[in-house]
Amino acid sequence: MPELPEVETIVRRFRPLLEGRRITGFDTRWKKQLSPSLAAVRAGCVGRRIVRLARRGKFIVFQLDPPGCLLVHLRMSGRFEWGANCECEPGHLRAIWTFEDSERLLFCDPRKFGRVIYAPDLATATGELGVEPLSRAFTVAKLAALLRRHRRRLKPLLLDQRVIAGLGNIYTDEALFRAGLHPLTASDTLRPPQIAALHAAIRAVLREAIRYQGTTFDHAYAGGDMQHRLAVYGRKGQRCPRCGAAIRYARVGQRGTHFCPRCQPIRGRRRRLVRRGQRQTQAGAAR
DNA sequence: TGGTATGTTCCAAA
DNA sequence: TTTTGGAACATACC
Repeated sequence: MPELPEVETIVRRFRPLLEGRRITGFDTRWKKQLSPSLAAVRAGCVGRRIVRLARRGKFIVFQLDPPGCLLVHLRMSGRFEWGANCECEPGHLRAIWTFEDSERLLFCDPRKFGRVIYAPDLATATGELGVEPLSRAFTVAKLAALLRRHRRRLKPLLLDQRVIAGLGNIYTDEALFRAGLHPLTASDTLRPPQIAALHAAIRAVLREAIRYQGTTFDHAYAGGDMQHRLAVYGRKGQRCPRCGAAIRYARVGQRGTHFCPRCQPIRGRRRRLVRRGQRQTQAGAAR
């Protein structure tokens, strides 16, 4: 469910509750979510104090003392709750942390896609992750280099967490709309003004979404207001707020993709990539 | 019943 | 080697 802005909002909400607290117990109802093992997670967090709650990409990061690192990924349906009882179905409760003052942190996750990971340090756990899009390291030049390094369609490239960490399906569609770029555009064909526009669009949409505390969808994530400010995501068939054309919906890399056919025209080498994609789809259907 | 879903990872094919 | 599609993970909702 959550992308960078939602995870950032959750981290800010839980930071005052968690920082400084010492973990006295950890229990799970779903061992498969734990990495590398229940024993490792329990040994890694019980008895340690949370010195800092942070975010890296879509991971919630508990920095511990004595030094260690606990990472939680909410994936599609995970959420945190604070207190004795969870608001979710009791059967959806997957993990419980208890603290020295008997307070509890609950991890609810109906679809069981979420993950709880222990690692000795952050670098070990997140070494594969790409650049933080709101960090100083994410410059126009950096984005230009990332786009040139591959010859991929923009949408799957932006969703790849090894390239940029934190973008998901909603904000990728919104950033491409703001930049006026078609999702199928080949990444190595963008010209400098388009790269600058994409860079600005990514940062602007993420900052705005954080300001509005993310996008409320269903039970998975509540409290955000960004859903009222989305231009294309989830608006198939509705009018583009910029030009009035009907918003289109297509599958790109197995993900539902929303775009304005007039504001996001196809240019460059996309034709070749589109044809290649169609051939592969036909081959898959024949199999 | 079937299609879809804010995410990631594996495999096979091109 | 790089890129892509499909399936898988497991559940809820329309």
